[in-house]
Amino acid sequence: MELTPISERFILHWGEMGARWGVNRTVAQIHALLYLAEQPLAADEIVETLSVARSNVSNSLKELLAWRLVKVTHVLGDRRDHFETSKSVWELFKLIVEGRKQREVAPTLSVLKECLESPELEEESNGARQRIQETLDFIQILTTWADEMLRQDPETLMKVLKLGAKVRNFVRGEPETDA
Amino acid sequence: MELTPISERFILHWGEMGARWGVNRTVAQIHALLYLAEQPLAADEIVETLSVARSNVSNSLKELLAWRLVKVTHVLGDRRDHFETSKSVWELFKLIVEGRKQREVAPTLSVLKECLESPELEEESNGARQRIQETLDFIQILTTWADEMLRQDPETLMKVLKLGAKVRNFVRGEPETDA
DNA sequence: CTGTAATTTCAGTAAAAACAGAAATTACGT
DNA sequence: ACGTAATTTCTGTTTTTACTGAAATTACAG
Repeated sequence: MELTPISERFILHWGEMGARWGVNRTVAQIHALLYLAEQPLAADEIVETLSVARSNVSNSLKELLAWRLVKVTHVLGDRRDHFETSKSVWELFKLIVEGRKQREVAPTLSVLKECLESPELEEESNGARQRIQETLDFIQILTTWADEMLRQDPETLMKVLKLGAKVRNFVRGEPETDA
Repeated sequence: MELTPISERFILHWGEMGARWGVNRTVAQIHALLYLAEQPLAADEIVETLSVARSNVSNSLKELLAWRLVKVTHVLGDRRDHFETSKSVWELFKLIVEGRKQREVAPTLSVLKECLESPELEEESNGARQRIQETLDFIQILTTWADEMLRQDPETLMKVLKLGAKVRNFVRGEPETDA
């Protein structure tokens, strides 16, 4: 499988971006490849296309499966596993947010709650105590809101985003404008 | 400067989280420390408290300054620079999103646009072309919306988030409920 | 059941990032 | 202008993460 120039560009950039957000580069590259691919790909095809070791592909796919970003499928007459990802950015975005919530946000909430419940909290200044509390409140509000939003189907979500300006005016009690 | 148990817990966890989101661990720790601190701190105090090299603190502070998360202040009778961060989570969140937008999202938009304008796009399948386009659209909508939201002051923002459910109903044309 | 294809696990290697400590520079007080 | 405090820059080391290739395991066809 030879990559076209644009696909290569896309995949390489996606890998870079993944790295900056704490995602392994090849994991991100493989996901980008599957996203652009027209058919599900076998692990060996990924190896060939991206020039990485078979074991690397195996582990990366395992990670993508854990994130539920990738699914295993089968092709008639081919014994090998094939892998595919959703072609909907919205769907993918949801899955990523959901994963991050479970892996990173949830533990943070636990830690903050433990901090605030600990008897050792007495030793902290009022200011520090308040800021820990506010951090907890903030994250909770944000995740509750994210849950709400991501429960929606893509079309609704799209509308919500596009209506950003109107929402602002609505909340502030100002007349709606289209500026 | 000796850390209290809770502060230490908070700072260490913040460092871990930073790492998972692509932020250097000590950078995140220093920011957490300044966030909890009651007064601006000098670099040497940070060195002592976190047990890291002076040069490490210097570079980390430079990075935090670049993100505009930290400001330099001065204390009467002390020649050294002192550093402080906003005590408002909302404010901090804004700054982080803004920074990410400039550093990561903007370059991605450039790449995607270049891909879609390139003559080599002809070589791509229709499906791939469409998905690149949809990716661009998605990121653009999301950032436009984020710009809108983050322009608001904290109170307004808070209300918007808390009204998530109502917004949904509003958009879908359903009667408002408090469920 | 036997042989082969497919996949995973594991151990070692390579690459990258983080960090410390010394040296150099800058800023400041006298 | 000189000396010292403060900060930054630079170089080498350590640590961590990513990755490869071989070995082991599993799944499957005949």
